[in-house]
This record gives sequence, C-alpha cells and structure tokens, in this order.
Amino acid sequence: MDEHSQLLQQRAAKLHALQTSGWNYPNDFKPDAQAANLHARFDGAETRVLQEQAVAVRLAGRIMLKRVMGKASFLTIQDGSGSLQLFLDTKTMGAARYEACKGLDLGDIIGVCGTLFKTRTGELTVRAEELIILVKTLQPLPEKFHGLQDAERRHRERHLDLLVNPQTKAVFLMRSKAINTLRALLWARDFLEVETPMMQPIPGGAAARPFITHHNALDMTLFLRIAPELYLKRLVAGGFERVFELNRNFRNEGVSTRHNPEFTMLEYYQAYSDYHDMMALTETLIRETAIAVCGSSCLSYQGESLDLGQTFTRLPLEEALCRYLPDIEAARLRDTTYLHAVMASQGLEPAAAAGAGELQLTLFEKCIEHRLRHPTFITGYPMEVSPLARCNQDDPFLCDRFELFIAGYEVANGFSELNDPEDQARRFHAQAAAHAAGKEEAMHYDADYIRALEHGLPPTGGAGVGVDRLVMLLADRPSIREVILFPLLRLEGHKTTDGATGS
RNA sequence: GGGCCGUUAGCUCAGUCGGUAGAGCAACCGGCUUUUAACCGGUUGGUCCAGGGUUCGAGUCCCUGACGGCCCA
Repeated sequence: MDEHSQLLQQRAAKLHALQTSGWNYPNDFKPDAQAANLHARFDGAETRVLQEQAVAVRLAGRIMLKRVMGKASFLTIQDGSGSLQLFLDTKTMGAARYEACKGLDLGDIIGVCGTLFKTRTGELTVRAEELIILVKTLQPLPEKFHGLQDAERRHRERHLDLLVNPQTKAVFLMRSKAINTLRALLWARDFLEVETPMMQPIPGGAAARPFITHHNALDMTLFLRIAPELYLKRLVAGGFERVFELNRNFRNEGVSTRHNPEFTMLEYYQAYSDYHDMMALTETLIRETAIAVCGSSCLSYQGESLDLGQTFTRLPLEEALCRYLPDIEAARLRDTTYLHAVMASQGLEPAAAAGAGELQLTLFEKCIEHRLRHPTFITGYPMEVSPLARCNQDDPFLCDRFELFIAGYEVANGFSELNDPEDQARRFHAQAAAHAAGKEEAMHYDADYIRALEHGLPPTGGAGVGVDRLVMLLADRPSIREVILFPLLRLEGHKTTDGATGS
C-alpha cells in the first residue's frame, strides 16, 4: 500500500535527486554544541551582548517544525538534549543556498553552522550560514501538534514515539535514573552486583511457568529463568554476604497492563539479616529512589496522592483478612471448609488441591490487594505458599515473609531465607509432587541447591523489587507497556514469524 | 480464556436516519525577510482493518476473523 503513497514517492524522488547530485549520507559533520546547553548558557544573555560576542556554533539535529516566509525561514531542530530554533535567510546564506533548503522536510537530520542571536520575541536562535543535509528521510513524521496517539504504533515503533512525544522520552529517562539510583543505593551499602544464569537447567526461585529452550551442542533442555533467587543464595553460601542482581526474568504467562513476559527484577540478599531488616531496606530503597527520580516522596499516581515518605504500614495477612472482610470469623481462618464457603460467598472458585494457606492467599489477592493504596507490607504468609521462606518460630503455619503493595499492586516480595537443607528438601519434594500432579507453576527439586544449603547458608534475608512496576508508580503510568521500551506484542495481521503472509 | 470499546488520507480526527468520502496538520504550487502549532490563496492524496451476508444501494446494519485499548479470569 505504501508504495503508492504520493508522500513517499515525493520523498524518495527528493532523496534520489540529492544522490544524483553526489550527496551520499555524509558522516563527517561534528557538532560542537547541544541545544539544552546553549539555552542554559545564553537564554539569559542580552540581545546586544550576544551580538557583540558573535558566538559561532555547529549543531546537528532533526527538523521538527518549519515556518517559511518568502526569503526567510525558521526551522526548529531537535537534538538529544532538546530543541533550538534556526533562522535562514537569503542575506546570510545567499539566494542559491537558501533555495536549496526549500526541499527540506520535517524529519530530515541536518548539520548547521552559524552564530547565535535573539529574535524580536527574545528567543535564542542560530543564524544559519551553512546547512548540510545529513539524512534525507523517506517517511513523514506524525502530526506536529498531536504527535503519535495510537498506542499500538507507539509501542511497535518506539523510535517515532520517542521522537515526537516528549512525555515518552521523560518516562524512559526516569526509568534509567531509577535503575541507576537503586544500584547506587545498594553499592553504598556494600552490596556486590552479580550476574547469574538466565538459562537454567532447573527453573527455580518462583512459582511460574518458564519458557523452554534447547542447547544443541549439549543436547540439553534449558529454561529461561523465572527468578535468580537460588543462584544468588548459592553466592551468599559462597561468602558473598551482600549481593544483588538487577536484570531480566521471563515468565511464560499472561500479558496484561501489569505483566510483560520479560520484566526487570531487582533481587538483593544480605547475610545475618532477617525479613524485618529486608523490609526496612526495601522501604528505604523505594523512598530514596522516588526522591531521586521525582524530587519528592509525595507522588501522584493516576490522580491519587501517595506519600512514600510516611512509614510503610505493616499488617499480617490474617489481620488483613479480618480487617477488610468484616464478616469473616477470625477463629476459622485456617479451616479449609470454612474458607471454601467464604470464597463461594465472594464468587470465587478455589483451586482443586488448595490448602488453607493457598485459600487465604487467593482471598487476599482477589478481595484485598487492590484496596492497599498506601504502601503496605503484608507479613506472615502461609508456609504452604512460600516454599523458600523460613518457618515462623512460634507458628509453623506461617513463614517469615512479606510482600509490599502500593497503589493496589505488588511491588516487592521478601523473606527470611530458609537455610535448613532438610526442611528445604521436604518442601521441594512437595512442590515436585504438585508439579507432577499437573500444577505447572510449582517448583522442581533442585539437588544442587540443596547441596549448597548443606554446605551452610548463613542466616540471610532476601527481597525482590519489580522494577517495571516501581517505574509505573514513579512515572505515573497505568500500563507496564508504557515503561518497557519494546513490550511484547502480537505480530500484526496474519503474518507468521517468517514474515510470510499466512492464511 | 471471557466481556466491552476501537480500527476512515502520511498524522490527529469528524462522518446524522443506509444514498456514493470530510476537516486540520503534512505534502505540492503561488505569496510573504523576526516566525512561534506562523499566516493567506490554490492543488493532490482514500483497499473506510480483512472476509462474508442483508439491501436497488453499506464507512454506517448483521456474521466471522486480525490487531489494539480497557476490565475480568
């Protein structure tokens, strides 16, 4: 369809005419200035002072706006730092070179040499003496005022989105800053950054369905990791007492506004610590990151005010059930028959083999989670749903685990790590049995990990933060696809992965 | 997986009760030497997401499908 477009034909003709005249994508133009820097230095300068100084600049950027008035024109160009206005006229450039600029299109990348001045309205502007086309573009830019609105195209053609929607660029600047801040905070606390396998022979560390791949030379089935957890704890056993990893995990599950198949997770482990210490650290990390990225611990998320400066609430899971489901009977919270009845009254269907712990968790997730707006650590998770967490000393139904919820969704998860190899082996066996019985997200038995525990894992606290979800909060974005540069989307139309058109 | 909504010019969007396709921007031509989404006059540009159906006639109504958005599982 595009081959017939008049616009594309015109643009291709302009490019070919340029090439016929000897132009061939010049790559030797070296800018010596950037828009933002020039604004910072000269926006405040007096018109007359600028004229006396006659500051010469070489600038490169993309044409975003064009205002032609006969023998003079204004162009607005955008570089990596911002934008700046250019002034072209026949008096400075000469009629011939000025005429040559008439073929410039929005989107073309140019290099310009000239001197700074201020227009009548006081805007800092480059009076162009020479102008070089660096890239003649074939595709037109989206509309200059509304930008690119279509969410699908914004995600599929992120380069365009970044080019014409400044808010998009701002989101990814914030993301980069958040990641940098998390790293710096952990470095400052003597954590070592490590990289553990993304391709694992046994997928572990979380309850999720993995992606499966195959190594040809070794003829070996491998799984893309669902979590780095078990490897990081091996490192703590090996004497790296504070480690963290900030990288991608992969889960072969649904796609939604809060789930992308690959997502970024920060996990950190600290020896001689427990889940209380990890809650304190997690709270600090999130608060400090918000301050670094947003300039304040008070955020606005989708119209709602969130204050990350206040102490995060700590609330045991069973207390949360009682508080948010006022009719529930506190004394029967571990009675599966009773929990089935409660779920039925909420219109929920319990999983087939679920025990009291899993039922409690399901009730919590369906009825309460979305109501936790202020940052809240839910503590005291059932042992049944936490196969890697240490049992609570006083109540064997529970383990020493927390999850953090902000604005109604999970942001972090952590616990006192289970370092009793015999207990861990029993829990792996139970998981493996559930897996064999058809529960695909249940864990496998990992004998190498058990051996590492047998060599001794110090008492350790660990936690993980969903970085994409944290960025959603900080950047005030309602969808995870808005904070991932290239979210996974279906192929368009009937196209197969080979690019051929299927039926 | 289910429900609702969307898909019209390169982009942003209108399109009434079913009567044969519109605007702004962009592009092209002309005018204009300090504009600010510059302005003024003119011109070009359409597989109305795809396929089927109803009808004398479908962008519009019905069915199926694709992709996306939101909600739910």
